[in-house]
Amino acid sequence: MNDQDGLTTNQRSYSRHSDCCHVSPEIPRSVANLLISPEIKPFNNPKPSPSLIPSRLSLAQLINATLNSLPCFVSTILFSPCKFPHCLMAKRGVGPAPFLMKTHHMVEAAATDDVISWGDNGRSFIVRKPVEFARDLLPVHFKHNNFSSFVRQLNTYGFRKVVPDKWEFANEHFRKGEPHLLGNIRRRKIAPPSNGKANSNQSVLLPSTTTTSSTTSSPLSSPSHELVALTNENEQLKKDNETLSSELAVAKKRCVELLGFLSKFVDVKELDFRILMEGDGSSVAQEVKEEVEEECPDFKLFGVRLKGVCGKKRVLSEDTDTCSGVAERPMKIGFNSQWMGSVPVARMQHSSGKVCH
Amino acid sequence: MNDQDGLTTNQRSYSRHSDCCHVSPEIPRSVANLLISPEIKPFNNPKPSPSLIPSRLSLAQLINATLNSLPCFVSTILFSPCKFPHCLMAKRGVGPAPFLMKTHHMVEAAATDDVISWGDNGRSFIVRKPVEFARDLLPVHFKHNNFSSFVRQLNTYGFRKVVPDKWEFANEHFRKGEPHLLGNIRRRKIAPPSNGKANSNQSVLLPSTTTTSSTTSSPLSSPSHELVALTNENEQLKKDNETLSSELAVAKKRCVELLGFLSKFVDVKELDFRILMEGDGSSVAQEVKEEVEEECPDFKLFGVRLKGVCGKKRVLSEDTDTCSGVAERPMKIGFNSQWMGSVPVARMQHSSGKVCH
Amino acid sequence: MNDQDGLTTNQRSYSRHSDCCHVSPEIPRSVANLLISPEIKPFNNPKPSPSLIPSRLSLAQLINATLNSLPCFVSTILFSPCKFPHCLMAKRGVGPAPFLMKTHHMVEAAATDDVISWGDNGRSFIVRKPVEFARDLLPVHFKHNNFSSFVRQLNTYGFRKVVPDKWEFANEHFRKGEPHLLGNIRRRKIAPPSNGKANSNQSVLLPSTTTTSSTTSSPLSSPSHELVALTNENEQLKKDNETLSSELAVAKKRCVELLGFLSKFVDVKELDFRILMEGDGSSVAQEVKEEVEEECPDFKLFGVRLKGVCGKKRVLSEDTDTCSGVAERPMKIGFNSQWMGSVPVARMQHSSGKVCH
DNA sequence: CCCGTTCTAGAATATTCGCTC
DNA sequence: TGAGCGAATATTCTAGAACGG
Repeated sequence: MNDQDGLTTNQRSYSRHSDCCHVSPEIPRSVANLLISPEIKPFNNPKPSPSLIPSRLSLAQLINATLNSLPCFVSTILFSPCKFPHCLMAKRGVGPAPFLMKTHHMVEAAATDDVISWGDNGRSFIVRKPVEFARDLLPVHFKHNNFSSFVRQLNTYGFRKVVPDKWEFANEHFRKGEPHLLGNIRRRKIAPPSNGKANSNQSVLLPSTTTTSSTTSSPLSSPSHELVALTNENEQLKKDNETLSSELAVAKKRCVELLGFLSKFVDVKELDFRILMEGDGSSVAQEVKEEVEEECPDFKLFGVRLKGVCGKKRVLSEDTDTCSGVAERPMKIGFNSQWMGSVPVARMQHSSGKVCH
Repeated sequence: MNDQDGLTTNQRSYSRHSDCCHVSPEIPRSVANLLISPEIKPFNNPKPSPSLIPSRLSLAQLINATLNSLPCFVSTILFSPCKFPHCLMAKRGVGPAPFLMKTHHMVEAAATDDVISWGDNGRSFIVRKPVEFARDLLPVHFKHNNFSSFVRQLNTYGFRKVVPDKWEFANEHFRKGEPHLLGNIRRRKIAPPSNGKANSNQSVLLPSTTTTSSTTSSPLSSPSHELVALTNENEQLKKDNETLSSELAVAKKRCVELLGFLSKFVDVKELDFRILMEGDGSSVAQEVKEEVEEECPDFKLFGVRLKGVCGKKRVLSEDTDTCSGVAERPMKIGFNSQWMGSVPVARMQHSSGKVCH
Repeated sequence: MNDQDGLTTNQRSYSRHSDCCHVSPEIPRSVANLLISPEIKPFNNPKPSPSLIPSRLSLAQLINATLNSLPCFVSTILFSPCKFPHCLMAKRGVGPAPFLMKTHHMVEAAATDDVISWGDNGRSFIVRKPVEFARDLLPVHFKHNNFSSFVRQLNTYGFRKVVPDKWEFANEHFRKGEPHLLGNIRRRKIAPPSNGKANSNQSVLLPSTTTTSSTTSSPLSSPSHELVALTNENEQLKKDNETLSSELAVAKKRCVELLGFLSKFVDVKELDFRILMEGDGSSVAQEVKEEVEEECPDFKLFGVRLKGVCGKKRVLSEDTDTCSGVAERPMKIGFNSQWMGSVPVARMQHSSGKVCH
């Protein structure tokens, strides 16, 4: 029914950055740029000089360099905005509030730095031209053009005015270049939502009431009940965390193993990735498979070309050989050092067995 | 404060439409068209794709611009205080809810009777052209153009759809020519029944407990606030855990896929799996291995045995073997078993299940 | 928008389209235009006002009439059984829900891409012209022309609106070119008992837990004490979550790097990335779990079913991708887009440095 | 019983208004 | 005095519930 479309353009263009495509903190800025700023898209991005890569590991550097040297179209795909449901769903309930992302985006936008921009240290932002901001910028992102409404939202999300006589606001987790921190910012809740849901108004009605629980003395009103609920919840959370920790430990290990494994076959140059296609193609519906076949007409096995496989991979044996071969160290070392070294996971693993049940 | 004032000007110009001075019913259709019809848009797109519209409120802005460019007498008419008494007090807390007055006004407007008008008996109203209504009329009065949002408001105020297959709504106190009845209509409260749960009970809690504790909590003294803060915190934690679970699942799958991919090019048999297997799943490996062999003696893919083809599968003597299995499978299996098999992750998704099941 | 008047009779006559023989994607553009484009309408109005359409479903009637007047060979093509496998089993109980298949089909149809089409990555779809969609397309496939009903169905099947101000929906198993995944989408159940409100899971998990305070806190000690305990516990949980998030971020990064590394040795240019990108997906843990448990119940290795793995390849369409995950999606570069793009992890990283110190 | 359609409600965020410290 | 907040309304997206096929 309604075309609500209208405004999407702007939104779309930035929503992917602010919503979901930021990069993990550890990623070098150069790579990060590839990921998050569409303006700098991989296409135009000149290969960053090595010096820009801050990572500690030579291997990591190599990888980054590799990434940077990828063909544009590959980079495009690799760094295309996340379309994953959970990423996209970063709208409701999952990710940072839209307000935060929009605001962060506005502040980041270089084109409007004369109107709104980061403070000196990147830990606050300044609305330099409130009138223009309200008139031109606000309605682009929000359904109003009231500066005061914007400020109200800021307060709702815990921002504070940091400099008198200046529209400069700050929030601990609102920082330049770190949209991922926005998730730490939580909207202030209205009232006691937690317990029953059904009880909001009463508390209001009896502010004076210190005692006695809610007016009606509901059966469940006792604090102990709430505490119990909270406690149970905490228990569950704790278990969840343990589980997550365990799972994560496994994941790490897997990756480490994978790396170790890979390092044995470093010389994979001969691989024909068309083989890759098979796997994919096969999984895809009929038509798709055909496409695959078209591209890889020669060999087919289960929709996959054996010829290619054989031709290339007769090599399996070779690789194997390589396996024990060299090259392994570098990689493993690089990665292991980081992953294995991390303590926390182990710390939380109260019961690993529980994890894999 | 500073120039929040500066904005006032704009605000006023904007708010007058939405608040009170929207297009009065008496305005000739031709003028109304100037204001609301899409044709006035600068975009040549007859029906501009939303994506083409640069800013969300561009239409509103455009309307304002249009209004400002109108001849004085027209503007005078348009912006003169609404003749409708109930319109004059379209302010919060003073009279009936703005929504009711706006809606009543819209329905009364004779100029738009082809779009929205009273029912036969004046005790209901009919949206005869939902598309035009949403596109042209709604944004003039409200900050949106979604018919569904309008309907939601109607329901909130107790309106009911009275005729199937027709957008006809009725409310006992919503009648033609009787705006004064609108005051009887009450917005539905959030907390439905108010059966009293425990909410205000917190007041019971010892005020002394100031712990303040939770990170986020504001320096609010009462324990109730603490409970609220804790509850909020727990909610956030729960969400975090869900997120982590999801992410972890993705990570696992990725690694599995990567392994599967790799296994196509490598004979993993000869790998020293002690490196890979360190620690985890080895314990389970034993039995599973047998299952593997039993169930999948010949590995077939699209009817062809990969095992034979690749000549890999032959040995499954140990866990390692299990892991190494066929070209692709082996490793994956090993990994899959662990990652995929772990339940906990799913277990924790309190809300996610709700979402996607 | 939609005149929703009743023409049930007509409905039946065109139901054949709605069930299976709707415009297949392969239909030549010219023919497709005949069916759906407004040009076929007798009204010369380039943008026909809905009110001009004599009867509510007149368009559907028109479509039928048009179809019937087509040359035989065209009709043959149009009404020949849909080539899409999922279309053939568009019957209750046989395959995915009819709604899913119809919707998938609609989105796939190239002829209507201006109205409804896939999102950028083929993991979401966008209704670009809601009005036209509801008026022209919906009645062809369904027994109504209400956009809201369509949305309701989407939600029932777990779709989410992914971009504000845009009618873009996504479901993890609703992907371009992969109709076979539709089987993974389950209609939401009616919510059986649901006594407790927000805290369902816990009661289940901890039936015995009557008590209250879990682990640490004493049940009835003063509320303040409990609050303190809970607060501490929450603090710890929060830290744990932060740690987990950081770790997971590292893990993701590692995988990305690994992928980049791999690409260094591979000629990825020839890859059809669309294929690779399409499928990956399972971003959410739950589904992964479900897939594992539901789809691959039989064989287990380390808790994973090997059977699925073995049988896998021939049926990529099924559990394969999920369960075994193998090679199909592996390199799907989609990878990055997912991981890197996901917000949540970063969101929780209060201090990543803390993690890896 | 499942699925589809309709109508209404829940829940979270967003916007406005007014008050208070 | 104005920065921040409570509270009401508004907007969005999703879910509940009734009913028919």
